[in-house]
Amino acid sequence: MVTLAEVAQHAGVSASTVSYVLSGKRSISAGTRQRVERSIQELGYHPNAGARALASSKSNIIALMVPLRTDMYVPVMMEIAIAVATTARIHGYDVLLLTGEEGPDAVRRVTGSGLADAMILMDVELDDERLPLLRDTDQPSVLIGLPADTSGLTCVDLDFGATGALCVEHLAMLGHREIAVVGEAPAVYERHTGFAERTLDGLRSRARELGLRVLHRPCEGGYDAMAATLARIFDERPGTTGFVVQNESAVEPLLALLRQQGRAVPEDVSVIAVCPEQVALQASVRLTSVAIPAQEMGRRAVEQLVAKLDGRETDEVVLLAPELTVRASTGPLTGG
Amino acid sequence: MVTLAEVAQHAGVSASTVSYVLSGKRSISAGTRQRVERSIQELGYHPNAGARALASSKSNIIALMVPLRTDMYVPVMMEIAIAVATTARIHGYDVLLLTGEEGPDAVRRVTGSGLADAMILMDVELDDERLPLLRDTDQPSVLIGLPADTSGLTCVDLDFGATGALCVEHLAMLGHREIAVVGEAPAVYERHTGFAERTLDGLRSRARELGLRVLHRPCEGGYDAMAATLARIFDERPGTTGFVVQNESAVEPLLALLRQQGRAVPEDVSVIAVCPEQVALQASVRLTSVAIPAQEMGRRAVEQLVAKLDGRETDEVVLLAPELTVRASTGPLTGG
DNA sequence: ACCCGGTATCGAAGCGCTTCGACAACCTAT
DNA sequence: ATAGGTTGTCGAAGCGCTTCGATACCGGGT
Repeated sequence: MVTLAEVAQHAGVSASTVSYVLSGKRSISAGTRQRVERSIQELGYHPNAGARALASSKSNIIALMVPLRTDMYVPVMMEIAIAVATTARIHGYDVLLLTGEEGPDAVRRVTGSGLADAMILMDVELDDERLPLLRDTDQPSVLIGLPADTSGLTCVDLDFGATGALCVEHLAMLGHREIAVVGEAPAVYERHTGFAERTLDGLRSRARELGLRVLHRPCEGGYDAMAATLARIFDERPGTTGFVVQNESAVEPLLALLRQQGRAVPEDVSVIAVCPEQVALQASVRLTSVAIPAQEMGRRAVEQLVAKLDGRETDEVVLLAPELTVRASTGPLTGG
Repeated sequence: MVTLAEVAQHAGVSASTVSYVLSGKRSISAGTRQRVERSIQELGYHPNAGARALASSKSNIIALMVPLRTDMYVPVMMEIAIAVATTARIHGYDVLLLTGEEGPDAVRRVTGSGLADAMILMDVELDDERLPLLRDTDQPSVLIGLPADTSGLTCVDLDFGATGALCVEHLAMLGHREIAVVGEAPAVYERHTGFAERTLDGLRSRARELGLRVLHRPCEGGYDAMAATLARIFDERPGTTGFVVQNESAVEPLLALLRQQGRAVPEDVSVIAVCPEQVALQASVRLTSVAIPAQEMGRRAVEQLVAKLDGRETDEVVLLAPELTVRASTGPLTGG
């Protein structure tokens, strides 16, 4: 294992000079710099992370807490995680992967031990028990998701309220008057993760303004659950012609069931999904959808965090504007 | 930030004593131990990770390299990653998340800087360019996946050869004679990730022994791609009655297409999927499947790695035995 | 010739921890 | 009573780096 001192000796300079070449914190003459850089190359030197962290009180590591549950939106989570890792590398940070399992203790452990310089939390609940700790510590953090009280926190999320509104507007424009919302599993609502409720609220209030009727039904993923949910929906509101689906694993079953019941998409009923692009593109009908910009969310979260670490000012809440892409699953209500 | 020295002073002992209480590497009297532990509690002490790493040359971090591509088996990857993180914590390690993006450089960086004590690589290609580096360094590593040459490496994977054989045996037993294999996207084969080929090899050789005909077609995920693939299959082998699908995102489209063509599952054709349990359970037909034991793979990888770090002997290759679960998508060939 | 402000480099201290050798204090076994 | 072995604790060195003066050198103004 090559050390700074060895590089210094090889280049015929002092250790501190090598350090300054590396960090650029003091000016170094071109000649010296080149000699040092050549020595680094030749010896294959890599700074020791532990020593660096100890001396500088900076680990250059960002902790990412992902939910332990793998029951929902897994591809989204993964995409966010990968975007976080990739963006962090660009800014010179590595990413430590923590699972939600440890809960608040993980926050204490990481802040206490100086393992990471900052953290990103995913799957934030409305009244998350980790939030007081974050407010207390001076370690920067960014949430992906929106808790009830954002004061003193920095959050990045899709504007789910606007997402809901957007869906309902599109359907209204096409002439639909009765909308069914196929939501996430009941557990998601009980957990108060926020995004599901926010979508619903945005959707409902816009629907009220536009005079549409909305029926919301949570739904576990899968074919059987969707079948039961769909039956209940048509039972209660036979006139339903528009569907908004916010549950990846209910999308394909819904399409299959509608087909089976002889309801054509989009001639008889329209379907909008709130899901990643890939799901919308791979479904048996190319879906009109509002994309969940997972990559963008991960990227923005890191950028906010790096800004904080650099002492720059950051926004309190970054809400990404939803975009609706019209594809083959929605169309005008023809006749009656 | 509380330090060891402060704890020592508070407890009225020397710093080294506190260190030994923490590590248990020397005997400490019960009284002293309790006093120190109380001080640690009261002051809320957490050892500084950097200092510890520097002094002990151990970071207690495991690096996990996940593929950058999010085009395949994402839930499997995520589940593995989470299992790795969870299991690592149990053994006192944290997990550093690296993306495949940096490639071999990441290996150099991590081993060189002492950022991590060991690494786990996912998505290993048959002739992966990172392997020479791993063989060269004395840093322990475990691969999830199976390269062409495993000498000097430790690998954990599902026994995909046996998986293929198992599928064909089940279909043969039910009386099927013509089998179609719907494989991964062509890109996966071109990349030589191994598992796809191994499944196919196992399947083919068992089919030969049992006298079945096999037709293999790679398939991009999604409805349209599956439709094209299916058309080609029935065109070439109209007598096909058994399907083996090794591509999550082709499963549901296949079922929908068969239904649409009036072929009943399992009365007319049988379908076996190689996929995570959840996919098999949520499909529109409950699928007979061979599960991909993602959690088990992550867990075993960490356990192998920890064994290595502890200086214990490890297996070179851990192949998990596949298990076929019979559900509603396969049945005996009725009549002809 | 002299002082001045830059610029380039060095030396030393110190970050918080682990670990080794030393050393008391005690307990047997002679 | 004394040598020899345990057991529990301490002090100091050192891990590899950053960073803060200090120093030496240079050219320009007077």
